[in-house]
Amino acid sequence: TVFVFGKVWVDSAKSYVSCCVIVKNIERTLFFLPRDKKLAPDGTEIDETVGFTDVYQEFNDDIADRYKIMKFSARRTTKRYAFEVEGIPEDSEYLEVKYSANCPRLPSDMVGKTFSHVFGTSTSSLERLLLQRKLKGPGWLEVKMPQIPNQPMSWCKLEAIVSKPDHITPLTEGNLDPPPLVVLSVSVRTMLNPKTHLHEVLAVTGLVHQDFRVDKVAPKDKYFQNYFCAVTKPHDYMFPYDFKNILKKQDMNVEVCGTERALLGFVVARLQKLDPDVLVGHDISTFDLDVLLHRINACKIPNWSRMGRLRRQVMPKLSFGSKGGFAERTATCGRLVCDVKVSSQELIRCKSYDLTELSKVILKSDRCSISEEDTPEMYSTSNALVSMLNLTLTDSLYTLRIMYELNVMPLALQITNIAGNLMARTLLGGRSERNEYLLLHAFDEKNYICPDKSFEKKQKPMQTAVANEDGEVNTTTTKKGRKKPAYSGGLVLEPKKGFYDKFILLLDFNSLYPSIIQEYNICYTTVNRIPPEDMDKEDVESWVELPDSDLEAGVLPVQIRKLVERRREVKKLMKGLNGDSDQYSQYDIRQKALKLTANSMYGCLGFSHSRFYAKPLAALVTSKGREVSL
DNA sequence: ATGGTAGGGGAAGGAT
DNA sequence: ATCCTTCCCCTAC
Repeated sequence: TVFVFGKVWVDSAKSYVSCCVIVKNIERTLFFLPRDKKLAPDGTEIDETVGFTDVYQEFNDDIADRYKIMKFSARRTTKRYAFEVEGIPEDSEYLEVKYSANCPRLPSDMVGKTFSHVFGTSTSSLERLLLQRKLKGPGWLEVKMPQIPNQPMSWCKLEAIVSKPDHITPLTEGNLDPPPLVVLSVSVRTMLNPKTHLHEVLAVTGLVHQDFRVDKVAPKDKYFQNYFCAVTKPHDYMFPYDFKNILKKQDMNVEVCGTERALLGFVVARLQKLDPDVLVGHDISTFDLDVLLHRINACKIPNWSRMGRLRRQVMPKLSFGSKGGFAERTATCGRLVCDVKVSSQELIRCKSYDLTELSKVILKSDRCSISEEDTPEMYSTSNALVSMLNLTLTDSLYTLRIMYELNVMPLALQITNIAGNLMARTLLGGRSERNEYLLLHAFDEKNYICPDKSFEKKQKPMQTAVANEDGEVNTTTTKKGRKKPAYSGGLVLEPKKGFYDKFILLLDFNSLYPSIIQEYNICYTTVNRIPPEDMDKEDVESWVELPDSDLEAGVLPVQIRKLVERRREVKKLMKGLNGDSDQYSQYDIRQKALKLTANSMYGCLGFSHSRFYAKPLAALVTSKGREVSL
């Protein structure tokens, strides 16, 4: 089951409301590669050829029973393969088996008497849905035969169940505008409890934009329509005696809460009422949401799952320590979390990514910050406390304006539509997953079996290992942090020292690595990545070779060409448009997204944790890069 | 869980 | 005191 969140126009309400489509019956899909010859129980080959009925029978008689798969369907199919598992033919027939995702998954390394490999065991329902229905990021969907659930599973205003994935289809025709979004900019003020060493919540502020448009230029003045501000006090403190009077006098709309629990309850109620599509904050993804969730848990706030859009009773196990864990991320499912710290790190270069520095660089505004240690002092006078709340609100405003200024949402939307991943994940940063989905879509479309996601356990280096005499333990990393290079990179020429007072000619390649991938047709499907005998597999540079020049264009070069061509088209459309118009800014963002995507393809080839890791391809690209630079 | 390598330069620390 | 290596941080592409 996959929950798809979105918005839908409701005529009676004359507005867009949140909706959730629950997609049922997304089946597991496995591909069994038949052996040439059957295997005896002792593992030796028997001189008996394998037919498809044999593979079917082994699944039916043996595997289905063992893994409690009561019902399945099977058929013969042809698939291509071009990845790192050795001994798989480029083209082959497979037995495709489909069964309910409610039944257990098979082990990924399973082999049988009649088959040598099985692919697709670890593929998630989400991935199958996105690939099968060719869903590429946010867009309008046609939902056929929606049914109303007996009991709601989400907090959305509208909810529907579809009984199979085929009932949802992305709409490609008609350029319908994206819906306006409800954006909530949140900032949280905390203090460290000296006894428990845990952060506790003292104040939360939020600014709300009710109809933020991802397809228009960012708001230049009307940044938000509504706000809230809630404050409580540390356990052993009092509010200043005239606090409420001062608030009334200054006409500030502040919810004064006696306890942290009341404050958190207020925040959850606000989320329920506003039902924001986007939560924006600074460091919100690794700090604010973590603290809120831990405190909501500690204070046993009812309806905690209002943080997100999925109804849930028990809170998942929260991780302790500094890292934001899995559970923390799922709590906001159905809403997009936009962390302007994360986005800034991707989009601009900066000395520091503090809110203070970002406000200075991006907004040319001086931010006043209050450290966590100084926060309790603010409860000594009403003026101090009021100014603390004003500064918290100002932080919310700066955060929101930074998001507008950097066009974070429109850019993330474009990138997601290009790569075909999840927008919530685009916003979290990390290029690898975007690239992974672009390639998944591309290879799936060409009838390739894609590499399975491996869930390798963390291999601790085990420094106790009996190292050789010369101590050459094959560690890939230096003691802390950075990795040793896995292959050689670009060429750097020695500068010719001296003072040049005539002319200096600057030559620049137009995206060197993407161009090389295109020109030399470097792809999984074209480059032989199995080393000749008695060659070291790791010493990639000694044996990788270019593909024959008459070979058909590979999937990777074709994808890069498409990105480059689309970018050229968009740039053409921009000519003659008014630079301030919505259309121009949209095109400009789109052209940036296409460039970013093309330029990040090479990096992911050499990224060892990537699902599409291919060191020989990366090494070949850099080696050609060195060659053309000479 | 969260693209790549090349290379300058400084701090730290060991060996001579 | 003077090398030399290693680690770390930063930047360039």
